[in-house]
Amino acid sequence: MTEHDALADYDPNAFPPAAVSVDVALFTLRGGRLSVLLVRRGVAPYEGAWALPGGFVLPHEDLPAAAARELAEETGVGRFAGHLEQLASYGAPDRDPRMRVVSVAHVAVAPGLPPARAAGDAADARYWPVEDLAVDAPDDDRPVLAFDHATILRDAHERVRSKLEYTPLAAAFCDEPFTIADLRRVYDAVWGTRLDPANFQRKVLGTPGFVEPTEDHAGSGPAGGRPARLYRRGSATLLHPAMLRRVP
Amino acid sequence: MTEHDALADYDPNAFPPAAVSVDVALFTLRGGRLSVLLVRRGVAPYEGAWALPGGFVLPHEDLPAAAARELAEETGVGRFAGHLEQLASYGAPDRDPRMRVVSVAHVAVAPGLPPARAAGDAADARYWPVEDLAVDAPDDDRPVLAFDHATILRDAHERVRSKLEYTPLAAAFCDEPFTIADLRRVYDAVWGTRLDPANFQRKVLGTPGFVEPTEDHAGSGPAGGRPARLYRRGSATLLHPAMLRRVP
DNA sequence: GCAAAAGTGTTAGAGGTACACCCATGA
DNA sequence: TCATGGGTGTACCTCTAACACTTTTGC
Repeated sequence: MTEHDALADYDPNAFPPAAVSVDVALFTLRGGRLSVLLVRRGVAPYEGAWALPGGFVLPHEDLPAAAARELAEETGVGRFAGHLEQLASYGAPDRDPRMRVVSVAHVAVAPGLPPARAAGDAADARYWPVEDLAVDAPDDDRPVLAFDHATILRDAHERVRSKLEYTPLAAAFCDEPFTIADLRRVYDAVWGTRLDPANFQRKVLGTPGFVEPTEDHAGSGPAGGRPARLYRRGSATLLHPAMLRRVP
Repeated sequence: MTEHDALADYDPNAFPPAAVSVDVALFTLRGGRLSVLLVRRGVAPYEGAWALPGGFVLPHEDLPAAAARELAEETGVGRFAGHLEQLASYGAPDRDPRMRVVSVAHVAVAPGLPPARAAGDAADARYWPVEDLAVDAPDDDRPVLAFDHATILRDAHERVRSKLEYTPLAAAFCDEPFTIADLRRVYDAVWGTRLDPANFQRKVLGTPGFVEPTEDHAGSGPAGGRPARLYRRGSATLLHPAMLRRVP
């Protein structure tokens, strides 16, 4: 039986009720740490738990449009301008205790954003450092995540980690223009590494289309130092050669 | 607003009707060519067009279970035993002319299978070489694909191409036990390459967990030749180092 | 013996790591 | 002039492509 043949004798009122939603894991760098936007639920179920921002897909709305709309609502920005891509769909029959909900999860990346503000039924909204959410985080204040959002967040985190290797995604964390060191701090934050600045510099500049140089230089930091050249995002969508992550 | 808050005041009878389906791109090697299973539609819309096998997700069914069930129905096998993974979801509002359908597409890979048989409302079912389906295929007999299945198939093809690089997916195309040359023919068919047998041999055997040797040897081919050692799939899920595809 | 396919050896080059070293700025 | 961070030079290592060559079979 093909996907749509069953529709031929389908009675809309008898169709198993399923809802389609989008959830978004929005990553950014705050204070040098990889962080993700979460909202605290104000209603049951999982009242008081933290969740990825998301919501139902409107009748005539495309999936990426729904994700961008939810993000814009949550971040208070007029239009979400960062990187947005689909991650995967989560459809375990019991993932929502009330009804069948299939969620199309997305990953978003943006440079430093204004503090999140709670909206709608959310009791609170804030950025959480992802390492404070990991299962091995020692903090007893570690938030409880609603539904299967811990799974989604883990998958989203892994997607970002691996996409830094072979795409210029790291640049989506940086406001333009940015320095090579800004870019390196993204890799260090996401991978938990301390990449060699010298080799990193050569690798980035030796990868065509990763960054485009400008004529400007950044001011040197509070402790002095040579001013760094400023760059913009390049046109490449894939990195050749890749920024290989060390296998420990 | 979070994903589920809208449910608090949700009236099931008023909810925008959306259906969730699964579609599966099942790849296999037939006659040395990468091929995909398609079924010909026997009912409107797109009657007579070819489509990926698929169908609606049942009320208490997980997404991978739905995909495996559809595959088993289409291939006539009791239980689908090959590789199966989620690809992405496709939810453009107008992708189905009758109602809102969000399809969770999957990619499947299996060794040589029995000829497909039409079932349910399908008028026909067969394996198509993927190069005969490409947009630049010169053949006027190139089948018309229903819905957005040409897009799904293109994405699925690209997924398989890239997963050969860093996972042992190629072994899922081979009946066990298999030779290194069998594995190489998978790469050549999927990538359209002519990999060097000598270097390929070393790379596969030098990648821990890709294949496990057996004590047996295959009979030599019709034109003679030294009998090749036989192998089984290894335990690795990721290849280190990867089988790098040449960038032309 | 000859063709064919499996499998090994060898060399040259590309790309990565580590680390020494120079450059430009603030205090 | 010292500390700091940006940026370059260089030696060494690993991995790979290319291809010559050996091994083992069928005819």
